[in-house]
Amino acid sequence: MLSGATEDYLKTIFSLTRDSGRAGTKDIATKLGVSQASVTGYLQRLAGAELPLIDYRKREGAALTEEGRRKALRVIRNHRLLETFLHRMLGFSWDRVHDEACRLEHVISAEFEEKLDALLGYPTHDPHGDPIPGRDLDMPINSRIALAELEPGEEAVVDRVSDSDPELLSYLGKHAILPGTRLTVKAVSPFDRNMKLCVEKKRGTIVLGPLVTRQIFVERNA
Amino acid sequence: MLSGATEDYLKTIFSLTRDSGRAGTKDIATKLGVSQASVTGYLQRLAGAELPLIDYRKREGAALTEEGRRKALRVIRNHRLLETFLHRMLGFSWDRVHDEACRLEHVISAEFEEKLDALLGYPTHDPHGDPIPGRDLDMPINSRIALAELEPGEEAVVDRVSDSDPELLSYLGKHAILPGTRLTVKAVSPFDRNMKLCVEKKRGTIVLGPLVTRQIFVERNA
DNA sequence: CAATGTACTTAGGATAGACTAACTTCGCTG
DNA sequence: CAGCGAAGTTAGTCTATCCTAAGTACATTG
Ligand SMILES: [Mn+2]
Ligand SMILES: [Mn+2]
Ligand SMILES: [Mn+2]
Ligand SMILES: [Mn+2]
Repeated sequence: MLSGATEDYLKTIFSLTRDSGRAGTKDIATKLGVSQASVTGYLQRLAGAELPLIDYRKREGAALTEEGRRKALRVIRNHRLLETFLHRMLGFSWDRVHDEACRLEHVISAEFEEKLDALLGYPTHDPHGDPIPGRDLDMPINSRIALAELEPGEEAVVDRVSDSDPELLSYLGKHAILPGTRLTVKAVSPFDRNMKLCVEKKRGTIVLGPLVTRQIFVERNA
Repeated sequence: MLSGATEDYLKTIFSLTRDSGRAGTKDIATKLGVSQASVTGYLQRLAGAELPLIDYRKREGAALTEEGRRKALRVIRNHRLLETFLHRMLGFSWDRVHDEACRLEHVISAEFEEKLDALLGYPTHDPHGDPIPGRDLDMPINSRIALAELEPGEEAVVDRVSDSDPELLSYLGKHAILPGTRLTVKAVSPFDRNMKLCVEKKRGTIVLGPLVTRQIFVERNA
């Protein structure tokens, strides 16, 4: 069995290799909150195992092997199922589910995973709008269009929100900006890129800076 | 924060000190599945901490301090709430809940504990009939009367069943012997102490040996 | 009361995972 | 092209938790 530490490394490498093909030591260290030296050591060990979970090249960072990818997706599936459970059944607010799920994801059995999936009605997305890999571990692509990219006049529906910052989630939750929320871009100020938005249902407007609008991903038009 | 290992030591010492006042190295080692040497070392460390969780005396074993007792009860509460959840909401059979709960119990937050308690409707007993310590951590006494102690002709209701052996639980489950089941002792054979029982509802009889009847605890008469 | 067996402890060591301090690489810039 | 800084690596440690092998203590018993 994999340790919790290994599973968190795999998850992190998975998410960092979505964009760039490889995950760098520094970025992994930052995401996991450990030192760069620790990461170097850990990557070397993971790559040197019998059935390696990652492909590591000195000074070029790490990528997942096929086996590593499967393991990563399993953990991500657990994580998102758990987040969904915590939010929907236990009533955790969406900014409190991440840490709890990040601990639980390493200790639940396959039986737990299956039964939870069934209890929740086979959900396809977690509370932040991220897709939940299916039992076969394939995962739909989610939106890569940041709200920040839209022009004045465009309409969009929130697809997902970055779940890494609880403060941000809490803030957005208060303003009813969550997956499914319809938005209209009223104006974008030059230089600072502040965006004035009309939020449907809330029937109000809000101004968000680029640090925020880059963390919100949308489907255009819809 | 306490490690999972420490929490399992505390739980084990708690249960072993119910009968005898102190828990011996050997018994702890057996229950936890580690070597005696490991236990000695661990106890020494626990007892030598700033705020010690146990009182350890060379060659006399360990007992919990007041602080250790509180910590142990918290873990036991988590364990039993989780078992109840696994059984009632996820549909785990009662012989599969223990191991899962023993891993989960160390990673759930106080918030999770509270919300789970509420979701379950503040249950007082786990699927095996063991009492769940309340939020204030006091725990009702449970039955100490083993079915094996009853005489022919006596009637009783099952209060709880030892949850340590999944095989036993599975067997008893198949024969509808679980908390709440009413039993009548039809006969006890001499020498081997086999017990012929009438199981209510099942409307049938079953013969159980002493290895089994010593693991079932009952309320007389009821 | 000496022999013995069981419970217990000590000594020495392994492994996982993390840290700091001190290099090394290497692309970029002046 | 020399030098700088960021990213990465190495070396040396540390703690938690476990192990095996080799003793020690003590109650029991012949
Ligand atoms: Mn995690
Ligand atoms: Mn999420
Ligand atoms: Mn446990
Ligand atoms: Mn139980």
